[in-house]
Amino acid sequence: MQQRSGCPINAAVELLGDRWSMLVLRDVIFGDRRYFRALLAGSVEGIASNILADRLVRLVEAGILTRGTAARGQRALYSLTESGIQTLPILYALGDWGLDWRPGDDALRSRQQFMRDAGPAFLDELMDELRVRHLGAPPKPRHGPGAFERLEAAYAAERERTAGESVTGTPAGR
Amino acid sequence: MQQRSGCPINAAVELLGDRWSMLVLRDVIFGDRRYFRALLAGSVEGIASNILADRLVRLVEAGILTRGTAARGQRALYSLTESGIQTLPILYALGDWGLDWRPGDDALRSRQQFMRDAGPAFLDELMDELRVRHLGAPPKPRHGPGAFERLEAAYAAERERTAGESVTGTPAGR
DNA sequence: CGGTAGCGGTTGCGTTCCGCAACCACTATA
DNA sequence: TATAGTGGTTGCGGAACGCAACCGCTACCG
Repeated sequence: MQQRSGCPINAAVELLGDRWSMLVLRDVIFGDRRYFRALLAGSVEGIASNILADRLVRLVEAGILTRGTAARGQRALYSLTESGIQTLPILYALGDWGLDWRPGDDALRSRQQFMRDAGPAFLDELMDELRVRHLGAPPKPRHGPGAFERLEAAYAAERERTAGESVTGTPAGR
Repeated sequence: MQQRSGCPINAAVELLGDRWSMLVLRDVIFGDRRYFRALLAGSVEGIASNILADRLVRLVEAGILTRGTAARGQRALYSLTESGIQTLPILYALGDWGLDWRPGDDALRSRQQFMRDAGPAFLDELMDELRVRHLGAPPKPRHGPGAFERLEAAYAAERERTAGESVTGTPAGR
C-alpha cells in the first residue's frame, strides 16, 4: 500500500481505517479469539470468511499480528505483536467515544464503562497481560484477579443483570 | 445506517471507519479548515470533491459537525459539535500509534510528537480552545500563547529546520 | 480402511464504495 | 456584463465489500 501522506494519523487510517480491521483486533484482544474459526464464528457483527481472511493477511503483513506456523488443515494461532498490543488505546478511544455518543447494547457497553471507571492505568495493566498471553512475557506478580479477569467478571455480571431483567420484565413472555 | 451490533467500538467504527472521515476531522480540528474549498484545496492526501461532500453530509447527519445556514453560492461554515470535539482523543490515539509504528514525514510527525511530550492535559486544553472556536464558549483566561498556538509554533519550527537541512544537507543538490 | 468433523481458507458474483475529471448553479465584485 | 469564488453534482471505471457455496487438508473414530 502506498502512503498518501507522511501524517501519522493518515498512516494509521490507511492501515486500520476500514469497517473490519479494528473489530478483528477487538476480538483478538478482548475476546481472546486467536484462531480463524473462532474469529469467524464468534463475530458479533458477522464478518464474512473472505473478509476475515483478507484482514488477517493484511494485519500480519503490517506487523500487527503474527501467524503461527501451521500446515494445511491444522490450527493456525494468531498472536499480537507489540505494535498490535499498542492498538489498544485506539480501541479504547473509539469505544469511549461510542459509549457517549452512539446508542448501543447495555451489556456490551458495560465493558467500556468498566474500563473508563478503572482509569488509564488499567489500560497498561491490560497491555501487560497481553504481552504475557501473546509474546510469552513473564507474568507480573499480582494480588487478586487479573485485569482481563476483572473485565470479564464485570461483563458477565451485567449480562446476568440484563438477562434477569428481560425475564422478569416479560412475565408470560413469548 | 443500521447498526451491526451494540458494541460501542463498532458504533464508532461504523461512523468513522473509512479512509476519509477521520482525516476530514483532523483538518477541521488541527488545520482550522471550516469551508468546503479550504478542506478541498488544503487536503494533503488530496480528497476528491464528491467524497468530501459526502463525508460532510454524513458527519452533519451524525451530529459531529454542524453546517452554517448558507444559501447557494455563499460560504457555508462547518463547526464541530461537542461530540465532534471529543473525537480528538481518537485522532490522538491514531496518530500516537502511527508515530511509533509507521514511517512518515518528519515535519508532519513533529505535531504528534509535541502532543505526546505535552502530556494528556494538553488534549483537554485543545478541546477547551475548540469549544471557544466552534461553540462560542467564553475563552478561558490564560497566560502566554494558547495550545493551538504552541502546537503550530512547534510545527513551523520543525518545518523550518527540515527545510534548512534539505538546503544545507545537499550542497550541490540535484 | 472409510467416514466424519474440524481446520484455514478460496471462488464467483452482484452491490456498494472509491478515485478521477469535468461540469454546474449561484453570489459577490468590479 | 465579465470574472472569480462559493458549495457542490454527474459520469464512469476500478476497487472493495457482502453473501453463499465450495475446497483441500488433517485428525479422529469405528
